[in-house]
Amino acid sequence: MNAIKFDIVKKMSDEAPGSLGRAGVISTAHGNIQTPAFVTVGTKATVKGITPEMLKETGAQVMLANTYHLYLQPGDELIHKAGGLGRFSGWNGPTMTDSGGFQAFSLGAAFGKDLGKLVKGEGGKGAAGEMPLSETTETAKAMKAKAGGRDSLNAQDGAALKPAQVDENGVMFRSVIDGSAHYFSPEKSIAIQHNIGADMIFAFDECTSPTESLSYQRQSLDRTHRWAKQCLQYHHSKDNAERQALFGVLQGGRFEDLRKESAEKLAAMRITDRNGVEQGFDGFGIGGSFAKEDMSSAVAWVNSVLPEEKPRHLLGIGEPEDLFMAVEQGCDLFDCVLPTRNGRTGTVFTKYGKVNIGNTKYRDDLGPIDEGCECYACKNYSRAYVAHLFHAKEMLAGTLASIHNLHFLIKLVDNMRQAILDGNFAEYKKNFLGLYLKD
RNA sequence: GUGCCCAUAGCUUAGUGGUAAAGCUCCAGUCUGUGGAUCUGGCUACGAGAGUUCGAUCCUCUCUGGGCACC
Repeated sequence: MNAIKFDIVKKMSDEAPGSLGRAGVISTAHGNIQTPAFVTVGTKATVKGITPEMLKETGAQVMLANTYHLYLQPGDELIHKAGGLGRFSGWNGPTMTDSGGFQAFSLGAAFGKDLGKLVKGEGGKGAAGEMPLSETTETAKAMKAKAGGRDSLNAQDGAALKPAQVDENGVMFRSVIDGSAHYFSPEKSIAIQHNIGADMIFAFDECTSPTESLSYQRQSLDRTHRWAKQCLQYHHSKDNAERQALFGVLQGGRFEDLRKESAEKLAAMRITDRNGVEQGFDGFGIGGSFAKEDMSSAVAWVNSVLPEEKPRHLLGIGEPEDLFMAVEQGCDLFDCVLPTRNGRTGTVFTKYGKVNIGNTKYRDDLGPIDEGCECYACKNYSRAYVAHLFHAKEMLAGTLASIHNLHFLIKLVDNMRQAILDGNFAEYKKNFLGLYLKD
């Protein structure tokens, strides 16, 4: 008995031979998810600035929370006692948790550097060989700032101050809240995710930077695969496996052979559970930090290898052009902080591209944020009002912009699904991006 | 009324006989498994007039405005 069920209802290959895109339905104990679907991010068991009722109204189907953040605050035991993530947060639809693996990256290798989910500019170009992530004075400066302004920092003791350090058995995290040290092994991450109790959870992985050398990617990938098996084993040693689905997370950087190997190994990975039954992953997450131009090929490589009948989640991706690419390549789920992060800082999505709603030119614009949008914010408020809220630093500013952005991206992916069902995905993509990307 | 002090960007302040710097604000950009953060650019100023000087935001005088003290 599986924790979730995935049914494909239509494949793009019916119209476009060779295409990997598909529309489907994931069934969970807390409801169905029509895929492809945009998963909303509620890192600390809340989509920032949004109540569950508002979230529902944006069209959201799923909320994804974060293991590392909830473990630190308020603690997974409390969430377990409260009845799990859904009960605790008031979101009664399907839920997911990220494993904390990404924090090993963002608080570790990427900490204090200009590195994130995406690498800017040329990114990994020319990095296939060597592009050592040296400790620069800039790094030391950033760490000094985050470490509370200590003076006697140099490049050497900088490494020790990073809030996350990876070793063979797991990751040592330093709390971003009080600096205390915590160790996550794969089993620990799963145990915490069991307490949090989301419908779908992720294996503990190491997200690597595309600037890492081949030798490091090789070493890291082997480790991520080893951890994946430990996660699978531990997951199925508990009866949580009956109600929580476990997704394996692929890595491999920008190397085709590593990416494909990751897909093959995780797809084939099996353990024997307490009842002597063979068990594998219920779905797959595609992880990594990308140079923008590498993302598409990485997704194509792995989706041509992954089993068709399991859902695929492209972790952390959310720009419209990236969503089109990924849906077309057969991804079913996405999560991204973009709608709420941008929303909080005043950037809103429109059919003509992103705009900063606080800009002077919108101060007396009494039209909606995005003409024709059916979200709560657009139906009830003007650009001028939202711009005013941002200038006045009112809390409602971020809330309204977040509601709009969430609805925009959720609706966009919903429309992609409908286009797949209608057999006109290519046309929809062309029409949308024609407006959205034009300058 | 008399004496003293002060006047530099929207605000608070640096500074110099060779036309000016910073913080905040403002304007704009950035944001992809969270970061209400950060970072990157940009606009804007020597109160007015006269004098000394090759040259004055700086020195002198007058005026205007503000502050303090005394009567």
